[in-house]
Amino acid sequence: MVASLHSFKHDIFRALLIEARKDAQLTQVQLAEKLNIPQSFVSKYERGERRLDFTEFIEIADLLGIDTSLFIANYKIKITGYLTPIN
Amino acid sequence: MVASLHSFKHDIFRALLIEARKDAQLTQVQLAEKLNIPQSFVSKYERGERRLDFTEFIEIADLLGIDTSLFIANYKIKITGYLTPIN
DNA sequence: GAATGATAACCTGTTTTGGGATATTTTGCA
DNA sequence: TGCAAAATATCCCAAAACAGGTTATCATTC
Repeated sequence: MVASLHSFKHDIFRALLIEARKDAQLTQVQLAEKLNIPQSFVSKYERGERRLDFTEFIEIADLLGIDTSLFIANYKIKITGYLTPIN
Repeated sequence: MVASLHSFKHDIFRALLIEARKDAQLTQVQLAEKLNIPQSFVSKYERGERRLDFTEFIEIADLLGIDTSLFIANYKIKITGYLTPIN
């Protein structure tokens, strides 16, 4: 493990985040304002220049109206090709 | 936002992770072996010396048999005092 | 109370980050 | 089509976080 910034998994993760922001009809600037962070921060994590830890992800997910269960299910499907059992 | 390593949120997050590892009956060494990382890595993230990004969390959660939906629900409850609507 | 097991702390060179400023790209409309 | 405005990416670099093997400390058991 030890996530390398530019792994396949991160690519999937970032794509899902970008999609979620667009679904929420927010620009990076608008999202940044809601989060009280600079726009470059949003740009960075969307491009994989900076990682998001768990707590940050939850915070952003809430603001974007992301259903985390669904989000994670989609993430796992895209990662593995199928839905991982249990979780 | 911008998660400070030793925030209240991280404290909750780490406590849940430690609890999950113990529920899974694994020592840090055993978990580390499964993840192919040093024990000090596990120790670090459990003590908040190192953050876990989203992809790492999912990987660990899978190994620990964590139900991520439940985990996140618990996290949110402990963070806010109540369950956040939608997500 | 010694051995074993489990976790924390150390050390230090390397990598990541923060965020304001600036550049580049994209969009949309006259 | 041409351009202004909007949106996003890139720069910069000091400061902070990380990696991971090694060692120390704490806990458990007999």
